[in-house]
Amino acid sequence: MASFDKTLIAKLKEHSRLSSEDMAILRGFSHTFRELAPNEDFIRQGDDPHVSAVVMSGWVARYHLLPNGPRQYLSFHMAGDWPDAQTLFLDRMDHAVCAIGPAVVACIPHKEIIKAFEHRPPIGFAIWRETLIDASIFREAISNNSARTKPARMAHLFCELFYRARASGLTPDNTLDLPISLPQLGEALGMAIATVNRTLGGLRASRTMDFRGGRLTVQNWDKLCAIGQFDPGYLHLKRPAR
Amino acid sequence: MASFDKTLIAKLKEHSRLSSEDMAILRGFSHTFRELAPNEDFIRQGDDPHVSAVVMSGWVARYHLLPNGPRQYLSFHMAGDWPDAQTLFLDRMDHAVCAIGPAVVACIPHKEIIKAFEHRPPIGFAIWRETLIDASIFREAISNNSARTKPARMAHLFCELFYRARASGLTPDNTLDLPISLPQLGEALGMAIATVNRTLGGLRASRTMDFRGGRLTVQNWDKLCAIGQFDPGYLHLKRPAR
DNA sequence: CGAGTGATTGACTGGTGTCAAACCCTGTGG
DNA sequence: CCACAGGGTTTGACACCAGTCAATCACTCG
Repeated sequence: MASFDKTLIAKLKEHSRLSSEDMAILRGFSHTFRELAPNEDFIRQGDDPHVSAVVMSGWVARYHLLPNGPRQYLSFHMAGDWPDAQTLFLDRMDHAVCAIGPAVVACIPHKEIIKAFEHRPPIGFAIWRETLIDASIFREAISNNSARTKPARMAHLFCELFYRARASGLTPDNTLDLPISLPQLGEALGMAIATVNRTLGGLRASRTMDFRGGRLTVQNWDKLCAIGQFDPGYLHLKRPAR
Repeated sequence: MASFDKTLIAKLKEHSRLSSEDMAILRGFSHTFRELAPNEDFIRQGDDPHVSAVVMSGWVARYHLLPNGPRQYLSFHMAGDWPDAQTLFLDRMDHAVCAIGPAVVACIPHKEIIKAFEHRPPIGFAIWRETLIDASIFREAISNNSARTKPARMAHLFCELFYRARASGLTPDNTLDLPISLPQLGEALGMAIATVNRTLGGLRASRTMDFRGGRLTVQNWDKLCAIGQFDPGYLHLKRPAR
């Protein structure tokens, strides 16, 4: 089982400075692991969790459950991400979190995190910053799904996920395992399945990327970024990937 | 000039508990006022601000500047809101903030806020919570602009703004001054101006609300919420409005 | 009085959602 | 061991929403 060093701590260090004492505290967080089956919900809308989960392996996604039944996927999270640091200070979950493919998360009690925060403010600042970057990613998603053409929208999402994975050292080459189905892609990007598939075909034809069988292959990064109008500034990472 | 008591502090108390000592510290924040002309930018994309602004009167909006020239409005903020608490721990602004109509903001130095935070963690938690609620509003905007029909989308935005204003005690009756132009509405909701106008006409015809000349009038709140699928849970307010 | 911006409406067209069918693959149970 | 069900993928046909373009009017400001 991966340790916090290679996930949580590595992730926080992408944007924040941590003293060795801070890292020792983070490393010492008590936690329990939880294995998730594909599509298994980890937190539901309306829950009031008292633990916070860090992704250890696999992918996890946030989503809104819409009144008519379908979902709106809001963001995707990989090893090291802390998708529900958001829940630290919010009582009722306004969204749900589920696994995309098989995943493992580590659950840390809220109390412990807040205690660490009071003892060592820089830890709080780092986690706070993590939640602010999440917010920035949400903002980008608003623009992506509202203002960009369908091909740009899709290209941008793949750019973001690949870039973030790359920055976290999760992929050494130009591929990325991403067990997202086409219906899920549609529910993330606000487009019908038919359109998802046709747009995907268009990107394939442009020879910039390929996505099939849950695996993304980037063939021409620069051109893909141009199509998706991708500028990684909004990810606020200290050391850019690549 | 309005004081922090009726804006910042009242707003934080909508979702967080503050001791009298906390409030005294907040009240004592040094600050300078800045008056903004309609459409005047307060912060630009790429800036690295060392002060944080609280809205004292009027409206302020966040937006992304898109490569082709147009904007994507991300959120709207009224008196008491703290739109760039987001900037406390992020170096480069990934979005801009401008005034919608004439507005007044109070600028507080970052250093002072962080010092207060180290001295009294509950103040930090309250402000952190404020930024988390912002994030929740962003999430809702993703769903709104991605998954809802055009009429629902527009109704939802008006529901949110009216509800938030109401919760802040900014309007005693069923009207709200909201100097947003139709082009701006379009750039917020991801729809063309022509569609904005036609959709607005449809809502008028439903006799649930009217919006003209920068003034919103709510005629049938329940029906408007139904059209917009509006559920205020995501605003995480302790005492609901109405 | 002109320039600029916003509001409003009409006409046209293309993108995209909806519907439908077929195919592939996997897991399950008779 | 095979039949079947279910989900994902792919493709086609079709209709309609909504974006684009254009024209007009109202209003404000210099």
